Amino acid sequence: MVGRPRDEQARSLILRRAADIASRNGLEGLSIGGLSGELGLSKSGLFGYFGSKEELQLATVRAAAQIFITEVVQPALSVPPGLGRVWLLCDSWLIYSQRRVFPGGCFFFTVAAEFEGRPGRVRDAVAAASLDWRRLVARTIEDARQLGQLIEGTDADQLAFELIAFMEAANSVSLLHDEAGAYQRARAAIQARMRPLATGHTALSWISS
Amino acid sequence: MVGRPRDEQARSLILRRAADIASRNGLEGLSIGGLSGELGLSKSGLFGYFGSKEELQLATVRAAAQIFITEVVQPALSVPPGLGRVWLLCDSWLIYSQRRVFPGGCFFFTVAAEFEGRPGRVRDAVAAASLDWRRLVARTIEDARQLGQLIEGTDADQLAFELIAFMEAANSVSLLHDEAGAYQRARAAIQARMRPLATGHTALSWISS
DNA sequence: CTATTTTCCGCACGAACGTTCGTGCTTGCC
DNA sequence: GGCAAGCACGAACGTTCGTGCGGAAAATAG
Repeated sequence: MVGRPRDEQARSLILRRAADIASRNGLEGLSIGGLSGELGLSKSGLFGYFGSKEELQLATVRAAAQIFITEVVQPALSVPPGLGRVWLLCDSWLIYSQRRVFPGGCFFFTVAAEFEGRPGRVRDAVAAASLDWRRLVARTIEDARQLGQLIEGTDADQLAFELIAFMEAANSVSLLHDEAGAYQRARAAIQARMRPLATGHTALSWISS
Repeated sequence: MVGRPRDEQARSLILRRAADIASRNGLEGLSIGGLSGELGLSKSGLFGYFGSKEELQLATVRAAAQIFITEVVQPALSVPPGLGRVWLLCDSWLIYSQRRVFPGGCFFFTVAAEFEGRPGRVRDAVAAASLDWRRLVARTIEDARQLGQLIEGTDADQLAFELIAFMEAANSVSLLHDEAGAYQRARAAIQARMRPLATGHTALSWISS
């Protein structure tokens, strides 16, 4: 009845490598022949895992999202809601970018810039992931506000927009001019932006080392 | 001695269209066959203008830089140095992005993200253009400071980093989620960032309509 | 006018692309 | 042990990529 099962471990390895390549060359620059060559398996063998290039691209986006969650989101969830979590979310992102978890910097920054101009399912997946991230940051800020750790008038969406802007700028500058100081710039910008919004009794405690 | 002259007007038209395509699909997504087809001339005819794809890419970057200067830099130079010029520089950039002077948003944002991961002459050209822009913004801020319109401790490079971060984030968000409000977000962020730095007698005058 | 020079086109090349096909080989079921 | 299911492979498909070549059209020089 049933023949050989698909090697799920190999599939993970393929997608990990695919995400690495895409973070450098984009999801269009990712080629089935090149990827299979690097991994030492046949072109059609790898192709069989996905059935089409578009499906490979979509699977790569999902795999990268998983890594992103592990690397950025989960560390931040290890501390209680509030300003501390907001800061840790930003700092985890900067560390994730700076450590080059993907060799081309943040995977989603690269592919978002690549697909923002065209239509299609891949673009939709990337846009959805990006929106999830923006909402998570905004929600985390809003939680801190409702806990009384941010002054009342704080606009969570606006603040999220600005913090993400700093992070992505650091990613971009550090890659393009390999200027590691960009990450310190971003950290300074984030702290300077948040400091005047913090209510008195939390003013000194939310920043970790 | 001399035969038929190269049609310089055609060359400009080619590069204008090339920049449009590259702003959407990147400089690698730009293909000689596709470009020549759209313009109604032969592949080898277009090829003859540049001699190689890399040269076409470099020429496209130069042409896009010229458009960027006309569209963003020159409007800002029409007002005297100071905070007014800093603001106009930012606002011109946002208008340039928002008006879709290039259909894929800011040309340099797209190609910078595309090439930040790899080596080569095109990457160097893009990085140089990006650096020129960052230096121009920082320099314009520094001029305002030396004119006494910004408080003494202002770090021009840091401020330039932050303002550019806001602009690029607006470009990216508006394209990916076609959310036009991103530009208002950026304007609000820029003004909020600069307001506390302005010295008293210039506090109300630097923002135009 | 002819002669010369350079552009521009049609055509073809080799390489790489995504994709399909047919063939063994590995696996689980009877 | 034999059978059938299905994965991985090599080879080839048609298309598109960037790039070279030869000849026709065109514009200047004499």
